[in-house]
Amino acid sequence: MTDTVDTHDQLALRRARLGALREAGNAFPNDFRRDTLAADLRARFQDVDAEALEGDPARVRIAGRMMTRRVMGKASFAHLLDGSGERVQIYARADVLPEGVYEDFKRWDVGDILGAAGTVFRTRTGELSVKVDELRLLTKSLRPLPEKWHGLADTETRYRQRYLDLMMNESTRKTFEARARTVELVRRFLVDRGFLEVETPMMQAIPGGAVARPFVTHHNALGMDLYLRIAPELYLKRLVVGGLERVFEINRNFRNEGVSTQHNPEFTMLEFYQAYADYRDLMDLTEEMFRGVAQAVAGSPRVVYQGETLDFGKPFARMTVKESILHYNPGVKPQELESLDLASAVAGRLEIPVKPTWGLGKVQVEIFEKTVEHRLQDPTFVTAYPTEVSPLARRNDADPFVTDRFELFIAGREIANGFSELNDAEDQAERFRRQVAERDAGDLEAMYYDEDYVTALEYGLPPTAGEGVGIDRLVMLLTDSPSIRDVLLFPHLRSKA
RNA sequence: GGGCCGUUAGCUCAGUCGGUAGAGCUGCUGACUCUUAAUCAGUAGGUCGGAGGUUCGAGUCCUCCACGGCCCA
Repeated sequence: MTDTVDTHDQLALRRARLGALREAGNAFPNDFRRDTLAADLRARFQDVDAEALEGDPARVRIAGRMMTRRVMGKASFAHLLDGSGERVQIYARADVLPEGVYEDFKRWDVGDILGAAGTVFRTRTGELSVKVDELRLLTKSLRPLPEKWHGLADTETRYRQRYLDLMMNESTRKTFEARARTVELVRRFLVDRGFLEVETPMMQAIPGGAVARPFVTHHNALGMDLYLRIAPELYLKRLVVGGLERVFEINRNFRNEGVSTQHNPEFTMLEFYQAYADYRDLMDLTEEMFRGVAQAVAGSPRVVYQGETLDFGKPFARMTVKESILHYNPGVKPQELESLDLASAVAGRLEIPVKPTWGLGKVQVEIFEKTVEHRLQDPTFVTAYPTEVSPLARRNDADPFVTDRFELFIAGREIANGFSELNDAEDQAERFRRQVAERDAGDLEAMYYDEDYVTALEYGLPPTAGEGVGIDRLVMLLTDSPSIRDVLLFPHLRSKA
């Protein structure tokens, strides 16, 4: 067999070995059943000493990918990695296995998937192991694994071939387990409070609910363009109109924008809506939810992110947009934020290119984003966003220049955005008209007029508050991941030529 | 879109001043019945991301392109 194959070509050699397996019978059997995972084995026997194991031998059936292999003549050790994320060492001996099996084993490769059965014992150095008397090759691996000691380091390969990353890097597996746990906790938190989980359209005739550029697709039979949703917001509020007074959705949004360590074209958003509540209720709810999730996922309310400690345990700071600007810009006087001319002058000093279409509210928010946002480390609610930049939020009763809205910032990034909903259909219609005017003036991110949504509002949306939470960014914080790609199993990359 | 950095064996990485390609792991052959980065001996393995250019000579210098990373917009 090997003399007809280039032995330096590992792929060809393994293909030849697979060919021999095909000759010998079924090369891809699916009749082996296991009864124990590596983690179960550890949990069950970690406190049992060698003598006790010998006196009362336990039989186990395990299966997994062979990650290491040490052949020493007529005895060998190997580690099998299974779905529990842990490894079990197996001890194979020629005189314990059935005739010929040990010789077969010596022709198997690291990366192959094996099934093994035998008795649990401890080696001289104390490692829990299985002395196998049954050993089978279940799946031949044709490609060599990355290097056993350094593992897989190449970032591009880790993203493009995530399965290798998951196999070789335990921290990657842990990150995605933490992601799943985060989503699970958020879901349970909301369900426990009477929220109903729903699914709304991913393909929308009018992309609404956020300020962003959409992806366009086409429906052939209907002969119409559709947009991948940039947010589920307007559909969820239609459901509240319909009497589903507490709803949420955890699902993908799509935004046709740049790719960065903070942005992926598709990302996961939690949105939830609660009738008979306002934005302050949601700030309280969010604080409770984040505190609980941080404790459960990171193990502490104090989360270390990229060397900085983020404290989810203490009450989250709350300040208005204007207060935060004044706090972080001691040279700016309060009056300078009260007129378009003066605020534009401040923006100019900060080298913000002010566009002629901007009103005072937009200028304030630009100043905020440039000078405040990145400095908000510990969880901080920023409130009172200008109405101008909040086309779906309810105006503040005392100051209609701003809305009853907040954004939550952690580690300098926007993590959540919530507000008391605008439920005045006529005001909403007017806000849509202003958005359309901005779109006509060249702003590709401005909203479309959604007549059907206005109609829904005309039936009456109860006083409601709603919020969106960026799940990917939350998971980044909880797993100390510097890039959004580290918390997406298959992040967007250009296709290789 | 701009700047900087990277791309060399299956993997992890060296490669000096421009002088004809290196290591470890992996693989292959052999030895070895408690190893765990097993050990020991021997050995194979390269379109140096791609295309052009400069040069007697390019992994190395220049240009363009592709992909990736970080920062900025």
